[in-house]
Amino acid sequence: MISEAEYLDSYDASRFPSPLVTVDSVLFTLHEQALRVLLVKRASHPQQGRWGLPGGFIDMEKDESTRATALRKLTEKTGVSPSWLEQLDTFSGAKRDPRGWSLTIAWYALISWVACAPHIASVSDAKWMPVTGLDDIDLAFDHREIIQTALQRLRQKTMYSLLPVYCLPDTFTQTQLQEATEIILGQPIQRKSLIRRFEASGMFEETGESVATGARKARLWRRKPGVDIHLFSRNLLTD
Amino acid sequence: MISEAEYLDSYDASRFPSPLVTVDSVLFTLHEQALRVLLVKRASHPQQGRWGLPGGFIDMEKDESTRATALRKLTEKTGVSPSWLEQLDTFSGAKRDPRGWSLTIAWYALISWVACAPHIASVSDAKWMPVTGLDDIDLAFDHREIIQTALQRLRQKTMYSLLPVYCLPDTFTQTQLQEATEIILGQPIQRKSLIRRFEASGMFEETGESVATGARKARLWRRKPGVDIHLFSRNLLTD
DNA sequence: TGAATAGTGTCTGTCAGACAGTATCCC
DNA sequence: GGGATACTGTCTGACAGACACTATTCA
Repeated sequence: MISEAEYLDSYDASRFPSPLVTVDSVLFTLHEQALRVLLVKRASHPQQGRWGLPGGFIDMEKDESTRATALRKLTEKTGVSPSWLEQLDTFSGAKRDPRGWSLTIAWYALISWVACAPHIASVSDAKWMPVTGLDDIDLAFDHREIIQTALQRLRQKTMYSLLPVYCLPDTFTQTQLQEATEIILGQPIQRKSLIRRFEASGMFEETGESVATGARKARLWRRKPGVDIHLFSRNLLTD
Repeated sequence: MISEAEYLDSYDASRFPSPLVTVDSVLFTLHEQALRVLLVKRASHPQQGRWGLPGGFIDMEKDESTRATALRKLTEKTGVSPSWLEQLDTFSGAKRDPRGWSLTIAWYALISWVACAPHIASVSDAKWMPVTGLDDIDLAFDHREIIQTALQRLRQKTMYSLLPVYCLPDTFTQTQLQEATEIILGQPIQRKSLIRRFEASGMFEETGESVATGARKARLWRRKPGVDIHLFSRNLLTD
């Protein structure tokens, strides 16, 4: 019978084989009427040259948790923190990575296009891929499946929350939120239903400003600081 | 410039430090009007002797994925496969395990009490703990937080699905489902609302049998084989 | 027949869908 | 004023909440 202190003294983690652990994120944005995903060209093996999700290994010195890893990798690529970041799922198995049994903690994230467009534009190894064009390109590992899972989650959550605001700039109009929602869901929604939810959510406040996008000026809104996302008890588009 | 084959030939996973990876499950059941969680007495260090969640390391030879790890560990402890098993979240960080930077893939699962009661009763290192009594015991690592997260998820999903059926035996009455739902949610629900959902779900069929539990006999139902869980577009108990 | 449990009928309230209507802006 | 975009009013329908009602079983 040894004590816990003695046990820990003699413990050597490297004695046990462990899976290859990575953290990958599906970062969505909206641009030119399309929902887009950030893809990164893999600089090194394995699958060098293919497009894949931004991500990488945990830095056990720097990262407080895998959320920190996901954030670190995303800010490295985009220059900013995403407005939304939530754990999606993990994907694991012996066959998904040629190096051996592997495990990825997958996250999904949202950011406005304007917030990171300049940074992305300045690098050649990253691009915003419309989700409708994913079938045509060869993605690394099981990243296609991860993106599909993220898409489902994003669409599901859009039906019972106002999640798409996290794809918009800091200030935005109700029409922009409607358009964002419609692009994500892939179909028109009732403006009236959206506005009802917008008001009931208590998430937003007027900036006092308004913008003209052709005809009548539209009021600008922002997310109230410190207010969490509101989840509704009914879904949109239930048929 | 080396080829992918050359790269893989010379790749040695053990060169890189990696976090300690475990898989833990929160297995719920219902017994004696209480929602209970399976706890296991830790046989070895660290935290030897404390109660914790059933789980352990991935067996890279045997386990096809972390789902397989969760299933393997649960069947070792209970003798049966859970009726429901779904990924919950991952928990990670440098401080949650004294051995170093660690990561656990957490799952939550449901099983009927009758299906595994005999097996659990035969071992002394496992017990079904009512979730209301968790405050009084000293749990290993961050397992209390994991259980709380699982509870929230179970309650949330109970509001928009008939998830509690997976806590019932293969055949059950509508009243049993109502009781299960009420215990999980911690408050009474409208029987009529439950029955409406029960019928609309298309998940069940009558066995033709009925049982007497006092007065009028109640019809027995079972889940239709191969039919997936139905998700409703509204929640119960929205106030 | 009465007590207890199983199961149904039906009214109300809430909120999404639908769409017509009004307001504001620029030409 | 007309056309375009922003925003509101209000009816309908689906379904949860509430609860009274009927049905079946046993003592």
